[in-house]
Amino acid sequence: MGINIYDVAQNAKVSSATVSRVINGSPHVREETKAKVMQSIKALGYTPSALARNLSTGDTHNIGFLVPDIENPFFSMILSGISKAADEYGYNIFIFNTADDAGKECRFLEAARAERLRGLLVIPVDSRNETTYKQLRSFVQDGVPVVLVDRDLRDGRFDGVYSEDFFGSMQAVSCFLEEGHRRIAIINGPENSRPGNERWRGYKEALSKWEIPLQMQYVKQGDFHQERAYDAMAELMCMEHPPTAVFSSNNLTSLGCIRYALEHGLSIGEDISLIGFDDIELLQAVGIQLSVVDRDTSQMGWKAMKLLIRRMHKAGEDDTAASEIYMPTKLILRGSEKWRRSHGTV
Amino acid sequence: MGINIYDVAQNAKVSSATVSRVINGSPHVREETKAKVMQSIKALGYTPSALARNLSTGDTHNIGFLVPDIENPFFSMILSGISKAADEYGYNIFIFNTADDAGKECRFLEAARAERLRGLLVIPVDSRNETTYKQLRSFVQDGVPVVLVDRDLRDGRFDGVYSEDFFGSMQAVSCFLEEGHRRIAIINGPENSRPGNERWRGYKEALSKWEIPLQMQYVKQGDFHQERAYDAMAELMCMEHPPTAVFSSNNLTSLGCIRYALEHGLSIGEDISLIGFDDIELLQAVGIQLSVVDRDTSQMGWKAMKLLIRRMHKAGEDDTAASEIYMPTKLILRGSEKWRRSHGTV
DNA sequence: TTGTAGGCGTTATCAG
DNA sequence: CTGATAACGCCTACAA
Repeated sequence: MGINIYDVAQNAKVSSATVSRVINGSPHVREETKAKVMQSIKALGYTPSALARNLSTGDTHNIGFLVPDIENPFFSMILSGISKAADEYGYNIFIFNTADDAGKECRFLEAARAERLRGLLVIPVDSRNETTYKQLRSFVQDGVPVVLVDRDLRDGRFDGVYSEDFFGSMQAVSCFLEEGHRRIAIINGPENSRPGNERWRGYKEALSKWEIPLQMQYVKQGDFHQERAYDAMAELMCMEHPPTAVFSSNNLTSLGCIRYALEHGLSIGEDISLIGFDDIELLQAVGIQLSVVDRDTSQMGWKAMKLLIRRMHKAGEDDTAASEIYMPTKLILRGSEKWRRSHGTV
Repeated sequence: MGINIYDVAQNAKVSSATVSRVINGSPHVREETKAKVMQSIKALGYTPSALARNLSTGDTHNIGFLVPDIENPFFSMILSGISKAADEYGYNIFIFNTADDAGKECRFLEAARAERLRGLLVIPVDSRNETTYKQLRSFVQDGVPVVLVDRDLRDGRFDGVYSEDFFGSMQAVSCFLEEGHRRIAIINGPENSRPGNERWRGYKEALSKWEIPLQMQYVKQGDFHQERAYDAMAELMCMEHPPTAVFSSNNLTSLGCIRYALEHGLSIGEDISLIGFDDIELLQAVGIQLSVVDRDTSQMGWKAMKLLIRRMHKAGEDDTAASEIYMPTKLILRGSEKWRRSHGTV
């Protein structure tokens, strides 16, 4: 590079201050000189350095996004929503793939601090991680707003965009109950994540409303990944009284369940009922009608970014209460929740 | 914020230069003073500003990644590979979702220039776009290396990481031919993309080797998306002499083909044969055995980043010839390439 | 081994 | 409306 504001000033025979004014659209510049400057800028192919500008104004247009796994389509959708809003408002995005590693998360937050990012969008690795919590708190205290997405962090003093996991889950399980199911299994999400916990709560709540006792043999701990769900299914289906319905608490676990069913000749929606959390577009293409608790994932990212922008624009008023947005879920019934009742021994 | 190198210096009773030396691990600092400084840094919670540092050294640790569609799992995998390598070498990633829009691409490149990024990884929107070409050339001339990924740009004067699309495609079609197919259709990719063109070339080459005349009625223009492929399939299967095999030139088009087949009661691997380009992990979970031309996508991102890093580390030697890396493809046969020969009229 | 001082490219505050 | 000039936070000769 090399060409700077002085070069332009010299070329246009004005001072650097004037060039700066032109760049920033100050109204106090004569049209004539403005034109001159513009011309020089074009001629020299000058692009102002955001670095210098930021240093001078102490104000970046960059935000950070910490995500546990970019390969997961769910997070890609969130990113998509974020980038849409960011683009609209002229923000750049630093992306940090924490790869579900709290250590990396910590390191990335350091990097974020060094870069003097203006705000942070984060999907924490571990809902209970003390270090993350402290780091994020200190960001907020330093006037760098933080918005959590999908997963929360401890006592909820952060802004966040979540979805109504509890309600969605309850609705799904209630649907099973109305359908006549009484032995309903759940493949749980990790305990250290808000979505995992809330969906588990919803499950219990639905049972309780129907006065069905909670039977722990139908509760399988999962990790939001396919393999574990597959194994859980195996265990469930080998029981003396296997469940007639399974509630799978995220998209990947649903796949594990489906794979097990297919491999073992179980027809979904007949031999075994299944409702998943989060839709899987691909399934439609391959003719599998999975009922799911759906939500607008991309919209979650979008809203999170919008919220962050709002916070960034009105700094100072820190001690506003944390604002939490809950995205509605929608139960989409496609048939997999049904069953051939004769098969089950109620 | 506010706390800077001078605050630390004062606290440690040394000069700012010494603090700087400590930060940058200069060997010319007495252990004693170093300890003092470190302590002050901790005590004050000081984090050096990357902005100021960059401005001073004229040297960022940030690179940019321009991607046409983050929602596409193929690109997510590339990003995953990139971020792995970036993390390893301490680079931060600016992500720009061009959303297949050349205008955005242009704007993002401007932003990248303003941010004084150290290097660029780009998957161009349009292989023939003149503006993009010029912008990227000027980056290279200014010492900002550019590495293309998957898609190229015009006359190939850029570094790039591609895959052996031509060979992979030829292999797939040859497989069909060996299997006895003679009416082989192709769902093409967009003409303005290298992968699209190369796969199309491979198709023709295979036919030509087997001295099978090219029949344009079996060639359908696609756009790498599901819908168009579905429609193409519809047209193909309604012909008097429908193809017995279809080569689908990317993952999304394969889905369109599969959806069509399933919806119309065509058994893949019996009534109709299908080979796709790029594997789709999910299909395995749902029991669909699709044969595909596979490649290590994440590895492509990784290699691209490594190449970029190499370029960034040895600036100056600009006029080295562009280095192009071609990732091998692998034909994975799972059965969908087979057919019940009786069905087709050869 | 340590300190002084100038520069990196902008913006912003004053005068004029 | 325009031009000096001092920050912004750090690095790096050059001196000491």
